[in-house]
Amino acid sequence: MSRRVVSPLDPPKGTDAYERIYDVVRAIPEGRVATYGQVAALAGLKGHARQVGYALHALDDDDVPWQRVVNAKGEISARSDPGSEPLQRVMLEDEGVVFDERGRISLSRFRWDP
DNA sequence: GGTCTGACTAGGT
DNA sequence: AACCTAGCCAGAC
Repeated sequence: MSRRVVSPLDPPKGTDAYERIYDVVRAIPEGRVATYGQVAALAGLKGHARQVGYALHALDDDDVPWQRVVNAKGEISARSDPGSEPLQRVMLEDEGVVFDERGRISLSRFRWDP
């Protein structure tokens, strides 16, 4: 698994937690989204939603559809690198995900229900 | 070890 | 529905 190393959000290289997170994200179908908390729970890391965010931040792997992970409000979370926010939106729209006028996704319509 | 930070969340106002 | 707060946890220094 390739990663980009970005302090202070470096992945814990000695654990497999991030690999489990990536596995879950890879399972999200095209055109659907999941929340950080949902991914954490499915990865066996219930309550570690922030870890999911860090894992995705550290990610540098085209295999992982990171754009399908959004926050509990159905919006794209702000991050240290603001450039990827509009990119995420475009990628999701290309998959058929619809944003409302406030830039939010209807989780009742697009949330992945595994 | 204490402190600070961050792609988070749930609950109260 | 928007805003605020406390709780959360692993890493870096």
